[in-house]
Amino acid sequence: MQLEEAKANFIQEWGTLGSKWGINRTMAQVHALLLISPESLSADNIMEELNISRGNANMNLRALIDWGLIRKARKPGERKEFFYAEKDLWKVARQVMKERKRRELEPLQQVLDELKRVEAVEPEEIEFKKMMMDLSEFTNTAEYALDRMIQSEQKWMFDTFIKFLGQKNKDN
Amino acid sequence: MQLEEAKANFIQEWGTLGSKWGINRTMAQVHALLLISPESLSADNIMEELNISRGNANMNLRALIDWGLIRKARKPGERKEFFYAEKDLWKVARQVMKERKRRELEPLQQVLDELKRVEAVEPEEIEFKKMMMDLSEFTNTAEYALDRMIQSEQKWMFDTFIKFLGQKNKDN
DNA sequence: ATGATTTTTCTGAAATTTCTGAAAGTTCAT
DNA sequence: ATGAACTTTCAGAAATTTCAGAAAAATCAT
Repeated sequence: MQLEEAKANFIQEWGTLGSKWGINRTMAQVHALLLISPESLSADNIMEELNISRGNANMNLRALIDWGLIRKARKPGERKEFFYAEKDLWKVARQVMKERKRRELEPLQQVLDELKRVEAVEPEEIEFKKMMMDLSEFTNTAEYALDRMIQSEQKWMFDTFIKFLGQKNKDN
Repeated sequence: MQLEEAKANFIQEWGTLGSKWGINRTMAQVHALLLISPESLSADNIMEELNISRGNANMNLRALIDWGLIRKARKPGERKEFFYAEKDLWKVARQVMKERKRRELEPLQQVLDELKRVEAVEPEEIEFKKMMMDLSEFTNTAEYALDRMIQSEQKWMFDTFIKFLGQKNKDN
């Protein structure tokens, strides 16, 4: 397979994957393109490579910066802005966890804290309240686990986690 | 807050969260409704509660069954089918991991295995190949970790994981 | 301060996804 | 075998998301 074909395939695949995770397809494609570029790219480069408009490119570059997945750079002598992606995938993973936690988990927890205050007398009320409390416990544990993963600096995080579970599961 | 209001809020919130994760909003709402119902519900119940059409209800119920998140039940004497959700949230989480792994991670790995075979001489080719190999390593580790989590039967999974990380991180 | 260059915003259009409702299909008691 | 009860399918409609392109704003060299 030639490089150009391989690049196109990867960009397409990453875009598809993104959309399955609620991420705008173009945003994921821009990210893919920057992940595989040795040099940082300008908005014009990206527009050309992906055949998208200036407005679209700008919007998605902005969103990627907002997610902390890419950064702006200036090239000496150039007036344009250039963009490059964080390429350490463990950092990328941690950054995504961090953002999703902030944007989704924390607001959910607030809502659950409200909802679990419902008065519970009827079976339906009791069931509802119990589920809210279970969810609350679940999200709290998940939050704590995420915090640990986000803080951890090493890629061995998962490796050791796996080894650990391997041992513990013998007790079952 | 009254139960009816609380239920509506929860269903709405779960739907919104779902759509941020690439899950059809109505599908998430049907799931939410079943999560908080002490009794199993018929398609008609669900249509009425959520104000959706029969076709829509049917489609999303099937999808939820397909994801392994709800099941059919028959009530004695009744001809209709009834539906109920798995309510153990740790089981739900594991089931979602299992399905996303199968549907998304495994296909990605296949693609990466192809792409990392690209010939690498030019800097751009070398960068590309390196990223494909990094991604491949990353997804393999993730797959292994997921398998462990999916197999694990206990909710203490995360708790102990956390404790473990807490210790290890002191070495940094 | 000026104007050339680049970035950002915004609106209507296009594309995609989701939904409805009716028709077709299935199941089951008789 | 029939038909009532229920489920599934599907084509067109509706809703939502994404996008292009032009206009506005910002930036920078002079």
